[in-house]
Parts: sequence; structure tokens; C-alpha cells
Amino acid sequence: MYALVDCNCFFVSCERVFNPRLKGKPVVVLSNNDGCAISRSDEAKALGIAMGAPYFKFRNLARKNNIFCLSSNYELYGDMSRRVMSMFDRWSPEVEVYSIDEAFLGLRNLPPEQLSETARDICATVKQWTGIPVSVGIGPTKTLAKVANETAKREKIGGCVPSSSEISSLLTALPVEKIWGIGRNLSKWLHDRDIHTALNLRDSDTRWIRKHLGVSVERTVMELRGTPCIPMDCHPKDQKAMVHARSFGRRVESREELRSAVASYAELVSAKLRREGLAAGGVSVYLSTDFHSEQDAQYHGSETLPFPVATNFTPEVLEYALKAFDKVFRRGFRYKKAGVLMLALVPQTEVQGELFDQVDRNKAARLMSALDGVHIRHGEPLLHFAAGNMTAGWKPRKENRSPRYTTCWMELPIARA
DNA sequence: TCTGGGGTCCTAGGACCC
DNA sequence: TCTGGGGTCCTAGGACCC
Repeated sequence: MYALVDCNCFFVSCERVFNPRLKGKPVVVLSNNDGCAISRSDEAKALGIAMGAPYFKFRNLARKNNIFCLSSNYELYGDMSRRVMSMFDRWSPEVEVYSIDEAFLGLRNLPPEQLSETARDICATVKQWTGIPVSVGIGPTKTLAKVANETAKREKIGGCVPSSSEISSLLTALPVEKIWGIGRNLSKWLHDRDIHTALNLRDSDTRWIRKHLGVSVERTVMELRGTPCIPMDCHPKDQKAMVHARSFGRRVESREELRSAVASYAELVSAKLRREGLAAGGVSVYLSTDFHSEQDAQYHGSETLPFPVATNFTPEVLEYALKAFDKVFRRGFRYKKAGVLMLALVPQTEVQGELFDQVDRNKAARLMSALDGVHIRHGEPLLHFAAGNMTAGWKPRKENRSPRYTTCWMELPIARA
């Protein structure tokens, strides 16, 4: 059996832990730029605030009903999430942290009669130790645990451990679009073919599903039947990509303005790579127009460039990101969003310490010129080879020299291509 | 006027090799 | 010179998740 533990309106609950005045009140947490609702308390849901609702559309409603609208604080949520997740090993050695507010627990060795008690215990203990209310759904597969969890949430009963006959009636009442793994496009396709409920999907022919919708949906069908097909993933995988992307508050047409936005995203994301001890094998830049707009011409373009060797070195990331930008930019569109995506991440430790004879001389020369372009204001760029490592840096100009500011060095990660 | 940000996985199709 | 099939690798794009 599997349990899915899901925090109730997680971001709002985190805010309530530190601000008890918010308890019992309608509360909404807004996305970056206060664009739309990303977490709502039950009271806010009852007032009709939809998930993802744009703030400008419910601002008046919020004012009228004294809804607390908060900007998001991801540091806080990340911290609270770690506290909650670190508790689960008391119930199972198999814990998969699935998202910031959800975890799957493998409950292989638990006798069936103890499942309900375990669910209750998880709810009570997590609430007591962290202040975060959670719901627990238990089922024979991860997909069915999700279904049970949704029931627990809807009924506000904390834990839900449906019997197999109860599962069938839950699936009858569950529209396909609510199933884990079935999104908007797949639901439409299924509805067009008269598959409207989870039960309809469970009872459809797997070969036909596989032929038309691929293995992922086939797995979902099997899971609905009670056959586990989606394994627990207890060891956090190495991250594969890292992105920095933002919507602009308005439409942007100017090439220079977009270019500098991309440049600053590239700097931010390479700094984040360094903070996390990672380096990237390539960079991808994308631009898109406002897909909400009916009259604007639509464009979404992206361009990916590999680095000769993995890097997290700002000047180099910048150089490639801007090169990609130049390829992807088209004049005459009104842009709404831009992003810089770092791909093929590797730990920096694997990257450093590469032997000097594997360093490409051309790359060294190119880096010199990148340094030259970006950091020349600090002084003279230098490359330094020692002990099999390459370090790039710059020596400050005389006028910049001060007792606390002498020579700046930046480690240059070097990896196999 | 104002509509998030950060991820993963799968597949089809092209390039290339034998 | 033309012909063919099978395998692998890579990438872009689409779909999904929270």
C-alpha cells in the first residue's frame, strides 16, 4: 500500500504558523509579481477564488470580503517543507518527496487493519510538531493514493483508506481530468471518445490506450486497476535543469530591453548554479508573446547552445545566452516572457580538477575575450593554470586597487565536453 | 492595464553508421 | 552508382506535475 501525504493549502498554512491572526480568515498567497492566486485557504475558496485566478480579477472581491492577500515567501515554504518531510521516516523507510507539499510513503509491511490508524497518526503528529495540517490518502497504487487523498481533502476527514468497492464508487464520481497524470489535452481527447470518468478510463483497453496515448497513460490505467506501475523514487535524483524565467508586467518590443533581461536572467541562473555546486552542459533561451492575447501575433521561440565544456562561469553563460538570444529574437512581436534554461547539469566537483592537457586552448582564448568584454572595467583579465586546474580572473586596474580589493579570481569549472 | 515559476518525462523524426 | 534495412543517438516539442 501507498500513502500520499499532502499539506492542506500549504503556502497559506505556512503563513498561518507564523501569523496566527490569519487563522480562520480567508487568505490567498499570490505568485511572483502578485500575478495570480497560488494557494487559498478554505475560507477564500468558499468566496469563489479559483486556483490560478488573476489577482486583478478578484481584487475588488478581496477588498470587500477582507481577504488577506499575501506575496509569496518561498524561503519560508522551503524551510517548512523540509521540517514536514523530515518527519515521515517514523512511519516508513520508503519516503518519496514528490513536491514541496507532498510525499508518498511506501507501507508494504503494514497490516491492513492498521492503515486507518496510521493515517490518523500522521495527521495528528505532523500538525502537532510543525503546525501544518495534512491530509493522508492510502491506496494500493500511487495513483489510487492520490484519489484517496483528494477524497480526504474534499471531505475534510484527514485520512482516507477506501476499500476496493469504495474505490470503484470514487472512480465513478471522478472526472478523467482529475486523475493524476491526465491533463487538459488528454482529457479532451478522452472526453471526445466518451471516456468521461476515472472508471471509464480504468475499464478501457490498455493496448488501445498505449497505441494512441503512449506508455504514461497506460501506466495510469494499470494503476487505476490496482497494479502498481509507478515505482517509488526515494532517492532525490540529480537535478537536470535549472531555469530562471519571468513574465514582464507589460509587453516588450525593444530588442535591447529583452536582451538585457536575458542577460540578467543568465547572470542570476549561473550564480544559482554556483551556489548549488552545479555546472551546466548547455544553455537555452526562450522568448514568448502573450498567449492570453487574442489580437497579438503569437510567437514562441527557443534556441539551445551547448557549451564546449560544462560551466557555471557567468561571462561564458552570458556569452552563449546572448548568442542564443540573437538567434531566437524576431522583430515585430510584443513579448511577454523570457527565460534562460540551464541544461545537462553536473556537479561542479566532477567538473573541476580536469587535467590541463584536456583544456582546449581555443576555449581558453575565448574565455579571455569573454572576460575582456564583461569585466574589463575591473582591470586586466588573467588566466591561471595550476595543479591541473584552470582559473580565470582579472587583476584590478590601478585606480581600483585598494587594501581590501586586490586581485579577483574566479574558479573556472572544466569538464569533458 | 493587470493572467506564476520551476521542474520531469516521453516521443517522433532526423542524422548517422554499418 | 543506386538500393535497403536496422540500430543508435540526439533534439525539439509536447504533455504533464505542483
